[in-house]
Amino acid sequence: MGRAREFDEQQAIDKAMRLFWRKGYDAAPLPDLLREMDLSRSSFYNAFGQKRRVLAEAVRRYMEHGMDGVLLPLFDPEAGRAQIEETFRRMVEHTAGDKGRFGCLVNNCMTEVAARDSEARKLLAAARAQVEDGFVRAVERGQAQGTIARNESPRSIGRFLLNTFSGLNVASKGRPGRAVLEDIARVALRILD
Amino acid sequence: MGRAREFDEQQAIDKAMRLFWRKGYDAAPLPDLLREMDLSRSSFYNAFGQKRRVLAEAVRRYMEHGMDGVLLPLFDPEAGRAQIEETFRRMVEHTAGDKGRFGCLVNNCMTEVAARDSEARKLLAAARAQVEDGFVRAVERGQAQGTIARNESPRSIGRFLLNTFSGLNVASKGRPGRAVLEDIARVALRILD
DNA sequence: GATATTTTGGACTGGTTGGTCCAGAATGGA
DNA sequence: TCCATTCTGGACCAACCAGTCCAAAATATC
Repeated sequence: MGRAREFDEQQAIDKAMRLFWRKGYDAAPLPDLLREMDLSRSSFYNAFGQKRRVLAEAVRRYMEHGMDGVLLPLFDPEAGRAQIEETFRRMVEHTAGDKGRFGCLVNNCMTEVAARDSEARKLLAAARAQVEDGFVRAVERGQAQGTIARNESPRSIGRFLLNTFSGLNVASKGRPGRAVLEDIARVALRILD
Repeated sequence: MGRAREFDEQQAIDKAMRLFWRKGYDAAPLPDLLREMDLSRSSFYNAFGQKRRVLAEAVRRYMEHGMDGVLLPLFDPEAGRAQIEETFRRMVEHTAGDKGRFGCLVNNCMTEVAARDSEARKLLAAARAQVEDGFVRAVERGQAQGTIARNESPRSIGRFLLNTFSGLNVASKGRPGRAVLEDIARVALRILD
């Protein structure tokens, strides 16, 4: 009943996600967002209601895509030590490349909007928890397989690895060389030995 | 020669620093900034020229104060392993407390403005380098004294510790319990063993 | 006390912000 | 074919943005 939508909602969210990723939330004003999503103001507000909700959808989408593939090894149901290492390798690769200059959408937004928007904070904290839990499960498997040292709990190591991840994201903003990022990841991963 | 200034410039910068720290750069609009600094628009532009320059001055001030005292042990000329540990203890203390909810001004701004403002990026990268160098020197002393393991170069460990620092800053945005932050710091500091 | 110099308050600017509104176009179901 | 329903383009809004400008006030120097 009624006129059919002329755009694909998921596709529009995907484009919004990329813009927020590149520019941040405040630095992506509505006109830019509309141009990027190829939507009229009316269609935008008709479909999403407000800008904040698009960010929420964008974050959801971002996690679905496993942070542009970086986290895919980690979310492998069989993930262990090798997948943790591969995840960090991809993270460094991504961060050192052109797209990586923008860092991680979740960590960026956490810094930018979490302080003033408690709803966004919860959403972003949940996304981070998802990654942390991925690390924890991988550590559990690694410890069971004997490839990861048992002198720290999986949760402690998982927290620590997520923390290293976030740190790398901040570091990437200063445009360090790939060698620097590799060095940080290498030292951090020694916790697994 | 002419009328004397009615405000103290350093004091005004100090107030601006606290506002940027609490709210971020974009989220601290000029009217708020003027109210906080207790300055008229004219006095503000007469003294500083533009908003960006106040951020630069604020960052300088922030580093002078050693990140509200957190970094003071690290910048001790005799700093070694004990001072590194004390710095992290203070960082966790600060982050878990009320003021710490705002995180680190430098890391916050790095995430927010570095991507679009190359001048700010250099300034913030320099501030981070200052902290990294502090860690490096402390590690050098610790290794010389035999209190820090020698299987990694001081630079590698310094980079890693700064990275952990940045990660803790991001983590703090999600309002984790103190125990979580302590756990992350504890695991990270094992690199010194 | 006169004057040159600086600071100050506040009005003003052009541009941008997120969000609303409505008339008209399109389309599904009957 | 008609109508109810939905979507769309674009005008419109008040609020806000960083930054400019100028006349008036204040004060150091002479």
